[in-house]
Amino acid sequence: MSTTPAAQPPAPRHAGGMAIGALSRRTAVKVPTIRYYEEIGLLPTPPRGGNGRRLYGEAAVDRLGFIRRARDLGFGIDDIRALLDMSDRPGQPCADIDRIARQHRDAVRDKIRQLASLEAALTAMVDQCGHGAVADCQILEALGRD
Amino acid sequence: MSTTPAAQPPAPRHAGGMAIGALSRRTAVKVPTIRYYEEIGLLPTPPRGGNGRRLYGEAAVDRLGFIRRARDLGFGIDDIRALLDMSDRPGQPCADIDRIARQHRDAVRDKIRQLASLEAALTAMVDQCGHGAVADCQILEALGRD
DNA sequence: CCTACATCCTCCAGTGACTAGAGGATCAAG
DNA sequence: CTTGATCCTCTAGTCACTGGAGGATGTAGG
Repeated sequence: MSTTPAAQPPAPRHAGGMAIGALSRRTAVKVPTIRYYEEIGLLPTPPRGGNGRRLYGEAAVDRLGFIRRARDLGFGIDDIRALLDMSDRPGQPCADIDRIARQHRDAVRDKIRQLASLEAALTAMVDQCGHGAVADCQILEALGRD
Repeated sequence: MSTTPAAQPPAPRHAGGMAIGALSRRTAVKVPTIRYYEEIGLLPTPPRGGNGRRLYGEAAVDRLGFIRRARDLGFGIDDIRALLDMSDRPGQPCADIDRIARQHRDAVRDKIRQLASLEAALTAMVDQCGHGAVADCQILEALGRD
């Protein structure tokens, strides 16, 4: 759009942005995973250099870092997609964000409850093991009972 | 092997065994799942009736019930395969069985620990939500921070 | 200038433990 | 005889990646 085509500085060192490997190192997200996120639309398709390689800027570092932290907290891809969409509309009320976080927390709580009763059952099994022959194993016995 | 080919009773009601649907109802394992277990070698290939349909006996009910209970406790397929193999050798000591159960219990404990700290983080996020605009959302803020 | 070696590209296949559907054959009951 | 349930095989989809093949570049050292 500018009518001054010659005024650009001659491509400073970081102008084109970083390659996918550098982005990977900065965010601790593996290279194939970054390409996967692009494929499923979590990351925008980046510009390419003359060699066809992807070039990323700081915005990509922020967005990918956001995704990684949300994944670390166990959010699913669809949830993250929704969170990112909402963060692109800063004027909206944040009720939906709160809802997603609450739902996820509740799901985590449920999972903890399930696993706790599982752990109790497994501990009971292990404690009853007589360390004898397989024929007398209480663990197999417990699994074999209706 | 018998030299008395005519002495068999004329196929009593339960002689051929039950169909896959009946086995499914008895064990609460879905039909496609049973076929899947057969495919991956967890269940032996059953005999077929003249119509090509699978026929199961009580042994299949027991084995499949064992598998289902172990799956409910979160054991992976490979663990279950090992447990079944061991239960077929009743003379061996049951140390390996104990080891598998202990490993699994420890893995469950680890998972609980991870999820508990996750829940704490999510609860902190939810509690800090100001219920205002997306621009001020503490949840997004928390996810956006390095 | 040449040679390694790293990094990048695309495409395809595999993971775990199923689940779902197509398309067709057979069975049991009314 | 018709209807609806059940069975068969085969293929493909789920989730969130991960790994490899095979080939094209880029960068550093000699």
